[in-house]
Amino acid sequence: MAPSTRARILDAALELVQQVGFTGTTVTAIEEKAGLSPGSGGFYRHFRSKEDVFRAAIERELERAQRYRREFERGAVDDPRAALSRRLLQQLDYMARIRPLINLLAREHGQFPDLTSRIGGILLDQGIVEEAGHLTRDLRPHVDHDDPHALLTVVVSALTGYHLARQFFGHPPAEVTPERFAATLAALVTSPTTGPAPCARCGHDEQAAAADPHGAE
Amino acid sequence: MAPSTRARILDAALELVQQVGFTGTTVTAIEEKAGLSPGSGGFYRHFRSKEDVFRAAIERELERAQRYRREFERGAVDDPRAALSRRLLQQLDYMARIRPLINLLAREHGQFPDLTSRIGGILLDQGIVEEAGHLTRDLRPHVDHDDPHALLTVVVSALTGYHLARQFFGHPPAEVTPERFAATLAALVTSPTTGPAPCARCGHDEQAAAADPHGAE
DNA sequence: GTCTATACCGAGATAGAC
DNA sequence: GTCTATCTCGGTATAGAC
Repeated sequence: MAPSTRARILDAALELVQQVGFTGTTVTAIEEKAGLSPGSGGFYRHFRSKEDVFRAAIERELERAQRYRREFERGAVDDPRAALSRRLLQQLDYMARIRPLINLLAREHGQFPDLTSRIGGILLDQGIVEEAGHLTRDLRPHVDHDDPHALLTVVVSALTGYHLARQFFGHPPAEVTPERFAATLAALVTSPTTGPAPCARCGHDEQAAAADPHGAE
Repeated sequence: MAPSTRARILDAALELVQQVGFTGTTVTAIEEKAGLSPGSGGFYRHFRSKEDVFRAAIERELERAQRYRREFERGAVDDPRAALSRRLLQQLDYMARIRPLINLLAREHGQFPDLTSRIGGILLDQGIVEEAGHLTRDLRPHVDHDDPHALLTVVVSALTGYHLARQFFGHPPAEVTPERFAATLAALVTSPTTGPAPCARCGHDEQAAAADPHGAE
């Protein structure tokens, strides 16, 4: 079925506002991109103002983002490092799909504080908090850390920074592919951070030894 | 000494363009903020156009950024993990000082491709490449990794993402302070990623054993 | 629902007095 | 070097015909 004029206007507005920002987007350009006669007020039969269509476009993207998130599949946790790597790639894919929201956040976060906190709330609360649960539940035995909140912040920051750097410059930093990036980050997270693991041959636990120098070992 | 009118115009333009973007900034507003009569063309005695002052402001920030980078002090590498943590905090501080450039990159990267690649070149080439040298030289014995480029990308992405999240939302993600963030990231990087370290008691090297199952060990 | 035509305003930029 | 005054253009939004 052909998209309605209203939907075409939303599409046009969303694309333009990402390219040239809110103030840089003109109603005339929206009309032209949506197949209406540029300069005619045809736009105003569907939206009351430019800010109106801007907010409507963001609401539509927020609903899409929540649908995407529900599609996340949780694979079996075989090798925890490989599972985490797959999970991180999924996260990068998710960020690519909600690119418009991230773009708008990066561009207009100073102009529309209410939308900023709304987007932030949905992305952070429903994304990060949920991910925190996953990390602590599924990877607990393999990922032992004394500050799980900070660990999660590092992971989320790395994903965010990698995504945005690609966005800004058009190519990944140092030309590192998403697969290499995810594998490296997963390897970091699934390694012991507070000391070496117990020895595979003799069972000596350096970490426990350091914590209890006069232990019964 | 009192700043010249030209400098005041540059200050005003830089601040406004970060708040409301290039198209959102009006020459009238720049004049008013710079202490000139708003609406008068006083601005045009100092710059030929709005784009002209925009580019001049960015050039000034780029020079400042290069000065900041030269001020980086390289402390003694005592404990490698603590040294890296200090270094990461320095990097966050640096990003805070070049905030205007990062803001403009996030905001106008689609509008001025030449400036985007110029800023990216200076920040990446002179920052990241230099940092790569530091990491591999000073931390080599303690940070052993099979893909140092990817490792550096993860570190830089994490710093970038943390900085930008603070910027966008006005507070750090999950309220994790820069100190906790740097300590956590440093701990991740200075841990073995490809396997446990040689055992402190019996000297068994699990990593070497895995690579050479029939070794002379 | 879409068009033509237009009112209105604000922004970029210039001319010329002081 | 800064001002007043002004030109011109483009953008938002509306009125009313079809």
